Amino acid sequence: MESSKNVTFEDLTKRLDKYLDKNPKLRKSDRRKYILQVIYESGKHLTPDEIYKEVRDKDDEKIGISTVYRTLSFFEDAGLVNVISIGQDTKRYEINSNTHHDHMACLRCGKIIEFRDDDIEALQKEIAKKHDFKLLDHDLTLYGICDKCKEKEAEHSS
Amino acid sequence: MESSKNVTFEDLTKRLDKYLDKNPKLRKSDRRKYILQVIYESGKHLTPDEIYKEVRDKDDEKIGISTVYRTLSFFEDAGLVNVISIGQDTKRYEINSNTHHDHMACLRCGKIIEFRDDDIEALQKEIAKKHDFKLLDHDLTLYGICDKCKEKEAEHSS
DNA sequence: ATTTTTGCAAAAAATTTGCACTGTT
DNA sequence: AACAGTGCAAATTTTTTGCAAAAAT
Repeated sequence: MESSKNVTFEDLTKRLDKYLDKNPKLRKSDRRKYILQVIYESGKHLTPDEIYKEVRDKDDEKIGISTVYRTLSFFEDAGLVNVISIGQDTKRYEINSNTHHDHMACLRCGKIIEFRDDDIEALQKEIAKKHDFKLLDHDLTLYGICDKCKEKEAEHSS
Repeated sequence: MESSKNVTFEDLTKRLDKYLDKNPKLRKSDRRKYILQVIYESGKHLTPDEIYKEVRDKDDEKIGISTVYRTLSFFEDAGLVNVISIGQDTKRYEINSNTHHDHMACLRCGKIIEFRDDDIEALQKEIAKKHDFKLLDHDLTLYGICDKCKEKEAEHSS
């Protein structure tokens, strides 16, 4: 339930269509649909390589890794996905649900928990204002140890 | 004045020495001193490649790019530097001054402005607590357009 | 029919590794 | 002398690009 499907796939498709309407040269393709679906259905934050393997294996579709990269930047331009870089890890992509959230990353098990806090958002706006900086976006990740892993560590140190 | 030398090089050297004392197998080498100095004196956020070229060109020292990578992870372990990944850019390294700060990145000119806000820090702790998450670290980057670039854009649209 | 999108292979970047040699302890 | 640290070249991994074929308009 924390798996963050705060958009339906139909919504996403609509957003994609709208973007394509605004950019008549761009086309809707199967690959683009598949890739969007894979990211959507995983409900997680995937690396380009993970997405590639998912598409290649799941449906027995032919696909090239370059298509994944190209499609991901396409989706970024379209505002359908967000990039996140958690620590030293490779870049990962998630569905941009337009309901902004930040991340909490467990350094033990790698779990990524999403959260949102309006007070923090408000403070950021204030800070930007103070610096005369036009705030367009932001990225906040908390690093630490999640409840489960904390428990485990407590057990072992008994 | 925003160029963030909130540590002296002597402090850094002391911290390095302390770390080496605690880890008797590790050694202090010229390369490590040079690299630390380069990052320190730049006062900026450098990529491994930038650091490599700096060391190679400035002093006419021989150095391999692999040494830079190895030294950077060494420094990370020692807590002397921090990694930051701004948007799509490659990873960059900065001196860990222990005076924590967050970043504001201008999407036009690439300038990185540092700031710090205790209220935000406090809120993060609260959130972590709410999720029963042991907060160890965090990363906050604001993306937008800096004052200078804003001015420029205003001029052009007259 | 035209032009975008794709897969493939090859290229370019970014990072890591093996190994003989150098430098530190 | 022992062994950690280094440069170099080669290997991996990650990302980008050129191009002919396939798919979408």
